[in-house]
Amino acid sequence: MADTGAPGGETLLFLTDEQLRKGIEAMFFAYRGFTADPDRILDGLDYGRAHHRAIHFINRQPGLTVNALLNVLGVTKQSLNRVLRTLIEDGLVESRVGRKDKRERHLHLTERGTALERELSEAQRVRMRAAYRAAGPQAVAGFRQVLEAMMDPDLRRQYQMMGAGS
Amino acid sequence: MADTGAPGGETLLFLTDEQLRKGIEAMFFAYRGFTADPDRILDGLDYGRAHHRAIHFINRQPGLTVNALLNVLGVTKQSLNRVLRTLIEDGLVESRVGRKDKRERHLHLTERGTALERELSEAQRVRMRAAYRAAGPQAVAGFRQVLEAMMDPDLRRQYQMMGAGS
DNA sequence: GATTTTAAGTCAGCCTTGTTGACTTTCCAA
DNA sequence: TTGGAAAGTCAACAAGGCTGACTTAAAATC
Repeated sequence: MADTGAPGGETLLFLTDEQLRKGIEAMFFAYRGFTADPDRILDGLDYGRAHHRAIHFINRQPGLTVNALLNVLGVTKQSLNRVLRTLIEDGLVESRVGRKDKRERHLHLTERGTALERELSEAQRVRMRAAYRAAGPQAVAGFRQVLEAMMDPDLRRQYQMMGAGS
Repeated sequence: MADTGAPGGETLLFLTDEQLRKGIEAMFFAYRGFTADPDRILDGLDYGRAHHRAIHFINRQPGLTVNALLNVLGVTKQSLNRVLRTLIEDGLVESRVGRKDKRERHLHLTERGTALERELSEAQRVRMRAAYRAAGPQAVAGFRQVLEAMMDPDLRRQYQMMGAGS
């Protein structure tokens, strides 16, 4: 109702509260699906979602420091440390003292860590691939556009920088 | 590389592992933004994300039963009960005995509950609206398509049914 | 009418993953 | 040599998941 006076003359029906609410609920339900497959795998092992996230980003940027990982994940060092310690103890992650700056620890996946990463991310990719294929390339472009616009500016910068090396 | 032999002749570059990985990371970072604003509001009160979710869906479907809410949220009744109890004690949610089936409790938001719901969802909508506006209607359509395709079939059905009343 | 099933709620205890705060160790750099 | 940054550690706590066992009330079924 009261659709008059639209600036620019374009239809802005996609900005109604109803449409926004549908988008909010879509995010909620889709995120559940998004995490379901890796969660199932991690259930059997002694790990959780926090371990998955750490493994993902260590694989993504081998040699990144603990501090850098902290920033990407958005948790405290105490929280990350607990997770990281178990991964190191179990031989999935290696922590190497920095050569230039020996205070820093550079994180790498071991062979076993790489194997688990592959298993987890492949499970996640299977679902993404199916969703992408079902929706088509144009929809995927829109999907990525909206998600980027939803990020906090700091995280968006990090996200975009991570893709620069490809 | 090796782009030969694409079935159907269409370009399938949007299905590469690299593109899928970008999508996965986009979901991760965007979800952080998605929850950030309500989380900030809830921080001041004694509530958390679980309370927000309960309030959201009670507002969405006034009078729904505890069991129905359980299914939507995908948690155990013990977990939901803890959250629900505080909301009822604090006078944000009302639990009415069913008229037809007196075993059932039908959940409604009180005035105060409605007020909090509005505050939370408006904060979330502000961000969504900005993202939608920045990306444009076509991108939004794609965004919704991909998210729907990512959901588990059961949840997708629930999601679609919830929109039927509008 | 008696029995079984269902919806809801409760109690106890556990786990993961987040938080603060205080403190130590290491080591670079001014 | 001293200050500060990076990392790690210990303790304590909270939210919000989980399982299991149990009660109550009411509906459904036999």
